[in-house]
Amino acid sequence: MDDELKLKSQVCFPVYALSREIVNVYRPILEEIDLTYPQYLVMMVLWENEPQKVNEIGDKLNLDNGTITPLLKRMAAKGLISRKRNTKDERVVEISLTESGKQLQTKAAEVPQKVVKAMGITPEDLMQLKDLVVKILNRAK
Amino acid sequence: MDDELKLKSQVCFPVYALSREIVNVYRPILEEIDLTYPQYLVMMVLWENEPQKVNEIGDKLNLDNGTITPLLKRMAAKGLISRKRNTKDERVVEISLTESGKQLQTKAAEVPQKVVKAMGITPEDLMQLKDLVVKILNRAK
DNA sequence: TAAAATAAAATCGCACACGATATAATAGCG
DNA sequence: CGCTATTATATCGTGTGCGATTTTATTTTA
Repeated sequence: MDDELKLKSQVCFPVYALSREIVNVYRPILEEIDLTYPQYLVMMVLWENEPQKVNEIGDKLNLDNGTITPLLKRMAAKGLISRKRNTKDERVVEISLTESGKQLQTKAAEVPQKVVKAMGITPEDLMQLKDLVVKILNRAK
Repeated sequence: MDDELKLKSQVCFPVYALSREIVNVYRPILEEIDLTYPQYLVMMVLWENEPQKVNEIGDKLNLDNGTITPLLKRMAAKGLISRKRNTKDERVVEISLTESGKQLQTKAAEVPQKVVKAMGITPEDLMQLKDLVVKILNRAK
């Protein structure tokens, strides 16, 4: 059989597997603060700067609006964020944090350390991985 | 704001983004042979060795049976694979390739080159990425 | 300025992904 | 030998992801 068609020789499969593994590591840790991984990413984007438009958030996370719209709606239903139409341009929806969403940041502060610990890998490997992945991501787009 | 809670300083987000980017690169290429990325992975597992039990396939792809069972059913509905209960042990379902599934391998032979080309990255970077990711994956589990 | 083009969100349909639970069959053990 | 534990799949519910289409609002252009 063509070696190229073997799972072991594929690069893409390990990346796909690692990505799911990462989400699985986050799951129990984020469950304690009632967030999923994509929801946590949205919160990080908003903790950094707010309000932001729906598409600004989607662009930062590389998420299509078929994904981001229902994601934000679930987060609004949980009371983490609020959605307001921009009065100047009625097409735009501005996403802000609620008081509850702001307060969650304190609890979330422990997440990164917990994740590194749960993954059981060295910060050096993590940094090397990040640099390489970012390099490839930039070239791939 | 705590630097650790910034998207840019997170390692996990680039991996998650790259994984989705990879699937997006595969999508149009696999569309030509009417496969999704997870379906393509299953085919690779079966082209290498056949028949295999449901869980053998799931273990190789790190997929839960809540994922793998419906995935295999969709593939059976497409006529790519067949599902037979093992007569010795009626709990086991053996997955085999149909004639159509076997023949697909020829068409799939071009997929790896097409993907490398579409991603626009060097084989060296790819290999380096793979080694690093595999190393981390092994430690993380 | 009215019609066409564009832009921002939302909606729809389908395919994962996974935890939790259910179901059925076999294995193991007293 | 029957009863319990285990094993292999299947099922269910929820939450992504994404392409395609739709809706509404704004901008451009003839």
